[in-house]
Amino acid sequence: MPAARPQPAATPAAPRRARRKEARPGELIEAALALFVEKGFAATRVEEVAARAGVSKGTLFLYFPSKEDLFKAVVRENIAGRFPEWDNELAQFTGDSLELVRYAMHTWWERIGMTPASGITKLVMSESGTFPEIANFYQQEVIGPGHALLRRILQRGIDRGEFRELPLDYAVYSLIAPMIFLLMWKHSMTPCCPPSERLDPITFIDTQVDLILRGMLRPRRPV
Amino acid sequence: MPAARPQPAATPAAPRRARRKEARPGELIEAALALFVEKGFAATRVEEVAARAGVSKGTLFLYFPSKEDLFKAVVRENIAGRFPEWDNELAQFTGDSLELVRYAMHTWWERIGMTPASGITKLVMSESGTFPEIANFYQQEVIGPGHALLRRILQRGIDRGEFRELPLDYAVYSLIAPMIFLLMWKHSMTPCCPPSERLDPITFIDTQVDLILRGMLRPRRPV
Amino acid sequence: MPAARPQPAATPAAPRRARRKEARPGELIEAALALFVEKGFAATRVEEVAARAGVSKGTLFLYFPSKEDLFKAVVRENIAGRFPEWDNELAQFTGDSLELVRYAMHTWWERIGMTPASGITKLVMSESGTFPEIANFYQQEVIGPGHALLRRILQRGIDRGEFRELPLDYAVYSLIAPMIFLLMWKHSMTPCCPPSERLDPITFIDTQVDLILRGMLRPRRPV
Amino acid sequence: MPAARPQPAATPAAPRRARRKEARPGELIEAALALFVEKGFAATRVEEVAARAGVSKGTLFLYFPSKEDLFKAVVRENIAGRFPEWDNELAQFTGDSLELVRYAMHTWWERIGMTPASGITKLVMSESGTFPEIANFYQQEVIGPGHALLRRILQRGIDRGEFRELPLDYAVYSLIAPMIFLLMWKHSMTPCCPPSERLDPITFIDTQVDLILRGMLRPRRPV
DNA sequence: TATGAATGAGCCTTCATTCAT
DNA sequence: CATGAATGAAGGCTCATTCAT
Repeated sequence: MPAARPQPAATPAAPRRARRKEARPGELIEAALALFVEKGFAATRVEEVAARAGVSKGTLFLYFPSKEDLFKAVVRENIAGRFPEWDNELAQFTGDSLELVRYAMHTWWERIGMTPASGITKLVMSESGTFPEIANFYQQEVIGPGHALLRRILQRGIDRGEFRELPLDYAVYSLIAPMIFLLMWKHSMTPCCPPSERLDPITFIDTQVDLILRGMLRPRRPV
Repeated sequence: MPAARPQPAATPAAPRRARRKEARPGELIEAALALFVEKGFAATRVEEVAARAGVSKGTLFLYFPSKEDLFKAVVRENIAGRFPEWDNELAQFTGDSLELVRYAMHTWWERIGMTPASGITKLVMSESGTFPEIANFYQQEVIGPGHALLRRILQRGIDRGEFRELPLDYAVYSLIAPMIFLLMWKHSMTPCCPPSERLDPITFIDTQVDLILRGMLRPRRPV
Repeated sequence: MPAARPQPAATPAAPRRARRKEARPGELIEAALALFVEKGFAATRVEEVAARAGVSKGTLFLYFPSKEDLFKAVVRENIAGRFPEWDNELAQFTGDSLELVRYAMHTWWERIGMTPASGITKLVMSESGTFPEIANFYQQEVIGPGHALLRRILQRGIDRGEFRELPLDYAVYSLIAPMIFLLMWKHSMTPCCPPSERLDPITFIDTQVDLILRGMLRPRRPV
Repeated sequence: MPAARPQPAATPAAPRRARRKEARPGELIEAALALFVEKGFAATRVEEVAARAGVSKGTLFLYFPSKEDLFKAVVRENIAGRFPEWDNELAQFTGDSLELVRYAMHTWWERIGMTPASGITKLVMSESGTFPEIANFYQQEVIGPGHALLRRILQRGIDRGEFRELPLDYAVYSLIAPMIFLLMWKHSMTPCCPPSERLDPITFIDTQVDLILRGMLRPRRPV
């Protein structure tokens, strides 16, 4: 059987020149995310992105004025505007703060870490030299809000007497560091690791959180 | 990897002019490392590398058949295993294992983290998509031995009753993660961070090690 | 050339909406003339023309099969011979031939030179390399009749003993040259001239005509 | 006989990759002048220019950072720096001012008007809309000095009592206008004129100069 | 008829690589 | 060995033109 070729007239949809103004940007961003993450920004050709989104090169430029703007849109689309949702969710959490931290980390993994969106962070860090502007943007749109969110969680634990007094800034980095590491590791080293030695994300997160929480807990005084 | 490396101290420093030819590849690699780290592989022009090394574009190609080969040489040259030296050093350590861990982390920072050598890690992770074989190589030459070294340290702590029983693999990642994070952060986000908000490496390492150690300690039983 | 031109004044101005369809080509040509003159043929985008005419890009192609055809229509439409009218007007002139020449030049300025119609001459000359057939067309439709008209004026002066015997062909060019120069100057150099140094068209024409007439006059013999 | 093909090894010179750094810019400018004049700026491809100069596309960009800069260089090279020579030449003229004017105009024709350099003026005027910057440059580098030069000639004639008192600015335009006209005419209309009707430049210049001079002469008072 | 989303050929420009000197 | 002028393949982007709605 020869390689798959576009069927003559089987499938009902997919006309050549469909007019789908609403759907295009999202499809292009999705395609760009995948390719940027896979090959890096510079090594990805806009024509590839367009092809993957099922449109022509020209169409891409109908929606994004330049390759760099496409990149920015990818970052924006996949991160911005999700913090309000998360802030809200965490504000309503009623359990103890240890549970809250665990919940936050697992949630992050499910919604970002294990999705293609996780590639963005790798992308931004990898290309930060070439696009300082984007690193800057990321800093403000993602790092800042993320930091604030985690800080609020930790403060809650301190206020409720669950955590000891912590130097907040660095405690926040304690939570961020393993997640960033996990991302970088997953996108960089995992593909060339023998499967047996691969880092299991869930286990890693559990281990990290346990370790960190253990270190943050208010010491029980002996009777 | 036989590429020239700064000789120990044998010949009494030949006159600059004469030494030149010998030193060329090293100078090119050094220049390339700096630029690749700063701007990424694709965004660095070979001409820049040559200029920074004080030679012409043509000369670069006299020593490295292609830009890719230059890249590989950069990684190979800078990864050169210093593990035997470290293994030895740590084997002779006589203090308690908490001190040993602290010592190891600070030493790593002084000898790798804060030097330009830290750039190759960033480089390898950033370009792993484009150069899978390099990531593979790095995995075997650096990750593996590093892992083993840390594992030995932790085992020592357990054996001496200083640490509780730990899932070694993941405990090792607990130590690696913040260091990798620190590297990436330093090379990617720091330049576009307002100085006031910058992560201080020493403080970060101290905080992390404290946290981790606290979590790894064998629980003191109350009297 | 049957393309729509502003009708004399027959129908009592149909409502704007209804008139639209009829008027489209004319509006497009008008917009194109302005833009072609201002920016040149190649640098003008059809979308700009359409926008200026208040229609969409697609509509333009409904009336003109290509950008080149639009260009040709612009020239054809604006060249529309008004020579019969002028021939007639000048034939009825009763004053002396000096006055006639002055009158002709000023009239030309008022009806062509200072109006947007002056742009086509610039256009034709500028784009003659790209559109030789247009230059040819212009030659026959405008240059020829214009030449003939001026020649008749000069001949009248000679016949009436007002002008000396002149090499007619070149005397005609003497009258054409400053007008063409004025056009090109106005459209090309004026925008980037400090206002204080700008050529005043009326003064220029007066000066030129005086000079030329002075040179063409039959020398008065001293008493 | 098939179309000419590069001979195997006949002619002695013309190696494939000749290194002729000194000669390149001039050759490229010459090629560009010819093509820009022939086809206009936009319609000329840099690759054509390079090919005509006998080099590859890349080489062109070795000497000129962009197509526009090449254009500027063409203008600069063909006009700038020739005024001092002319100024000097005219300052040493000893004949009467009528002769001087005639001499100036014929000289201009021989050194500019009939050479490819004459195309530049057409080019600048045609593309002034697209490159206001160049029109501006031309205004300052060419129009200004040219104006001053002609003004000096006329002033000389007035000072020596050969010309009557003239409004200098407009008298200068009287001399410029026919030359500019001649240029535009030659480059735009001549190619599509039947040879029999073509304007002969020398005759035209003579006629014009005669006419103008006649108009500028101090009137002889009858005895 | 009118619209404007979609197309894709074409062009400027970059830069790794080659090679005559 | 070293140089740097020359090369040419590759890619971002534009815009005249098409066509589904």
